[in-house]
Amino acid sequence: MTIAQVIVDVPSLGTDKVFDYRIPKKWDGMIQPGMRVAVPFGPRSIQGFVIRLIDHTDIGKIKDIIQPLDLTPVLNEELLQLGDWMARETISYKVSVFHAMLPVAMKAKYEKMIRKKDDAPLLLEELLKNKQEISWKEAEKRNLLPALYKEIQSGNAEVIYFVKDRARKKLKRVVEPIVRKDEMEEMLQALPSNAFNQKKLVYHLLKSNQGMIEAADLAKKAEVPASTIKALIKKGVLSEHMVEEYRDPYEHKNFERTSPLPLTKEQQAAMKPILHSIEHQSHETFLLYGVTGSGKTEVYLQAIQEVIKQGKEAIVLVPEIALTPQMVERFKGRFGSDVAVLHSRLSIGEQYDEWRKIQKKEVKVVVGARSAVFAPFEHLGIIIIDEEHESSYKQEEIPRYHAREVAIKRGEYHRCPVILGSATPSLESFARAQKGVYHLLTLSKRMNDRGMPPVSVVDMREELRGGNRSMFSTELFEKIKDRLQKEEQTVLFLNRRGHSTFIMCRDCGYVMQCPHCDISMTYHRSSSEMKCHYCGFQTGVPTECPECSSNHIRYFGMGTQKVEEELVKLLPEARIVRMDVDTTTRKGAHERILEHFQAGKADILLGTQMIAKGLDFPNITLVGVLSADTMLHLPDFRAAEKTFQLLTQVSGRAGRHELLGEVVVQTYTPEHYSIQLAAMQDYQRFYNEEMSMRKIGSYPPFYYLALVTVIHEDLLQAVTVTEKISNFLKSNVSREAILLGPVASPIPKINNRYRYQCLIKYKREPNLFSALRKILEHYNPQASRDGLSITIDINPYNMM
DNA sequence: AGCACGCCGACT
DNA sequence: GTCGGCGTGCTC
Repeated sequence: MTIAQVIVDVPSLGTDKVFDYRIPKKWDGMIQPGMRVAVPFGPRSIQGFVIRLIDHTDIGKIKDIIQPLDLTPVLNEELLQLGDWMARETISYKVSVFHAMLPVAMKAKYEKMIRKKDDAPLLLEELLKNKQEISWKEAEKRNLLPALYKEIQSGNAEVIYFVKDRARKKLKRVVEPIVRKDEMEEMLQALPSNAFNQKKLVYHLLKSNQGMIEAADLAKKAEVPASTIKALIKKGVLSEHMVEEYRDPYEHKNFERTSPLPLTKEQQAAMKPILHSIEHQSHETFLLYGVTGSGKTEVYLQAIQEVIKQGKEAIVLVPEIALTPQMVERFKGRFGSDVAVLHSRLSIGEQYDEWRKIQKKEVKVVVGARSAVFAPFEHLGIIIIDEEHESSYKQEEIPRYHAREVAIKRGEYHRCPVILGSATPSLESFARAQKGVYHLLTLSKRMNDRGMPPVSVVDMREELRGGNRSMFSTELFEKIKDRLQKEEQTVLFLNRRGHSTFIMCRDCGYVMQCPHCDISMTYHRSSSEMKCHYCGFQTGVPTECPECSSNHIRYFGMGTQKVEEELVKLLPEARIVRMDVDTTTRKGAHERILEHFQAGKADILLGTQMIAKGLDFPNITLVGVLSADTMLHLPDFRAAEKTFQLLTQVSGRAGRHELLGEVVVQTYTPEHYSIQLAAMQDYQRFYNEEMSMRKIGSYPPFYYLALVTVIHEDLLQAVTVTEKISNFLKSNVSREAILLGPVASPIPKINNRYRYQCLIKYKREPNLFSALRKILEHYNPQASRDGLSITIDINPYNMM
């Protein structure tokens, strides 16, 4: 007897373990580890992942697997193992981890039906309108449930549960001639003279030597209606069947093939150890630290080429917002149809198809966002993480994994190199490189031998003192006007969307807050409404102060919308495009805006985060950062690092080609080292400064972090539970660990629920993870009963 | 997570 | 007496 050990699709503490199921005879030998199966679970049937086959179990009551949901495993041995490790490291459930590894299309949907029994009486017939069954949802909608309940109880009907697989393959209808040519010739003669279209089609088949073709295409080519094709199928001239088709998101794009470029001395020096690692099949993590424009991508491309030559595969991770067509083009241009692309802007079906190309070994390279690190390659030869410092590599939902750590784990398994590339490496990575954990490779020169553009830092306090109350300093404004005149392009960067961040009464200082969250509400001009960005609450814009009835209400803090308005007012002749979440939600909007700008149809590109990456247009000669400090004052120990990285990146947008570029940075804190050193493009000094700050604060990379957040609608409950957790942890970690808390979370209330935190800073704590699991177990009853929620984030990036 | 089971109060 | 509210515990 073969037994399958199954991880069941129920993300909860009590079910985070294997369940044993008998494999029915008819599936014997077909069901393998890594496959999805449908299994009975209590009264329901649900999806599960087979993780192991065994031939004996001590479990008394054991049920049969209903059926397999895959023909071949969707998780291989490596990924199953990786899942174990990830669940441990991130303190999450195995199912959650498995789902994170697979395209969403593989997450099952469940459906409940009520089915009539054969000998059921007439009343039920009416309820079901002569049908055998009805979906639970519809019965609910039509208010039939009470009546049907009775029928179920009296045994006239039963509830059945379905596992619905969402992984739909797209099919297309193809036809193929199945008779010899001479037979067709004969037929041409024999057809009645009024069968004009059939003759035309047979003639076309003969002449074009037609092989297999999509039915619709054939009709078009032969210029006959679809019915003619049907007629010939009936007559046995053509055979018809359905074949699987891939949804290709880049179907109508042609990618120009490129060949390897000659490498600079520095690039060659960087290539050497990478090639060594590839050839000797030894795992090593490289930190490729190269200034913007130093040609990191060419190093990636040539390393991948070597990997392909060895018959192996490559994964390239790119931050989600950097996955533009230009980026894809660079890889498709070099490796053509050997490339699959994976990111969240593809439809569920497209994601599934790209994933299947990988699984079926039809591609050698995958370029994708975070989750592409799980690409099911079996002979990985290299993993590349571009812009490795990007925080989007950390998943903010369960399982809270970091793609960098997963990549290194996979690199160890496959004994292949992992390359982390950045112009502004994360402190964690650079520190590891300094310690020799990673192998540091440096590209210090830009390929075009052009220095970085000069950066001038403008003190906005001075501007204010000088009487300039606008959001543009005199220097920046003059420079924008100058570019307009020269017909060169300007990029303006502001890391805040919307219109105004908050509104305040000038008489009494009242600031409008969300009634459900501890956060000020944001004014949205387009909908003319106040919105809470955390719970979605909306309300009208007050015309007078609710506290003192004054009508002196002022809008504070500027967003991209407001800047756009100002620009239109000040420079009516300028053509402006705005790019932020609000203007790029529609599919393809992102590309359209960039193409528009690239074609020179706009003078000024105004945007948030998303314009900081990848823009490489020759006519950009001015970059303005409107407010460098928006990020700097966030309650986040990485604030300085993020500011430095962003400023460096944005500056890199200017003067990448023949024309010289310059950068203007506006700030209220020009003396801050992250702004000063970003202006000087001095990463090394920034690293040293920031490292000493981190050391003083006992933050990464000197300490690891674990963040426990307790959420409850009752403030007192939230505090006491956090306190108990803190005390429990204190007695379970060594003296070297530092415990902070309980403290209120940076946003103490969201959606009427209070948030308290406990932060653990530690170096080596072998017992910490098991202690954290114990906490979850202990509070599990209260969590399901009382709305208490406890989240654990190992190495958090978002402290909120 | 969902679902059944079982116990208690409120009403036909 | 029965309906339905929710607290409790289990799912191979």
